[in-house]
Amino acid sequence: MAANSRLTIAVHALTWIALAQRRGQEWLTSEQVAASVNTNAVIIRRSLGDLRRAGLVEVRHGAGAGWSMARAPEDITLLQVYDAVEREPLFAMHRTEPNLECPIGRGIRPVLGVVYEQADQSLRRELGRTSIADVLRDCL
Amino acid sequence: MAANSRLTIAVHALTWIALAQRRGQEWLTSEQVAASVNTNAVIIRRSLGDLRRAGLVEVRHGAGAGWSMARAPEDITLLQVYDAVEREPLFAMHRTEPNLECPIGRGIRPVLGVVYEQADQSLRRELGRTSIADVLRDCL
DNA sequence: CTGGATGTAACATACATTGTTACAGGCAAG
DNA sequence: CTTGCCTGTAACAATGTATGTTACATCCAG
Repeated sequence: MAANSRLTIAVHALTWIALAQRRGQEWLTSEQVAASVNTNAVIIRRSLGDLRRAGLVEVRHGAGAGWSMARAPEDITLLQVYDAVEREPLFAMHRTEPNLECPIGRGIRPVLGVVYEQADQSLRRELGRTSIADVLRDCL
Repeated sequence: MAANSRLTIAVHALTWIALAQRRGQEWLTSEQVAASVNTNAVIIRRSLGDLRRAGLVEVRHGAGAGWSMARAPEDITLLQVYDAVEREPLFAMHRTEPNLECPIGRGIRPVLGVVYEQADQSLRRELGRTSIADVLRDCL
């Protein structure tokens, strides 16, 4: 797969906002977050936009604008972040429909669907075990 | 992620070869496999080539050439297939090094590395539970 | 030898990811 | 109610990956 870094970017941004807030800085701009992640501010706005739609962060407009946690870092798991930023499934099926004349071509998609579903759930269970607060603690 | 279908294609090919052998056809050409998967024969040769390097199938050249299982379908798990065909990790780190002046920028990569490793292992455990024989049985 | 099939290079196409610039729109502060 | 800063998003470029396709050298059972 062309592994992407969305989860990494989003978790980094969240953890940095959590640390800043603990230090008394309530609102961070996308520029400030981008400086820590070392990327373009638009990338951060896109990522935090996903997190906002998932209810994990809040945004404030106008002068003194910026981003803030919508929940305590203890109450945000990497699974929630994953769901917020990731669209594609882990494994894709055939791009073209397999040959339905063949028993395997007919049967394989539902069979693999079940296996992929179990694999996905076990991955998600694992991501659900770690919170942003855990990441922040281990970073320091 | 740009989810790819390599695991799907490889499992389909293997399962089809396993069924053909059960029906008495020892060697299958890439054309014959491609006909069931409904793709180009070169795609199949590339996929089966990966499986051959992993010791899961055998190839025969010359006249009457083709592919055959190197082990019983019961002894090939989807995890082995996954390892044979998949190169990229599940989650990528930052493409550019994060800002090391920032505590999060310094600490986040090893922390995420551990989390991603656990997620990967739990995914692999799940894939290890299903064999090609299981897939074949459920296809019929 | 010969014919059929593999192994692989080379190339085309489509699409995802990331980065970049530009700009309309929102809003707190004065 | 204007000003200035920042968000939200479109548009585009650059790069990389996945898949498909053609072509051809190589291999080997018969």
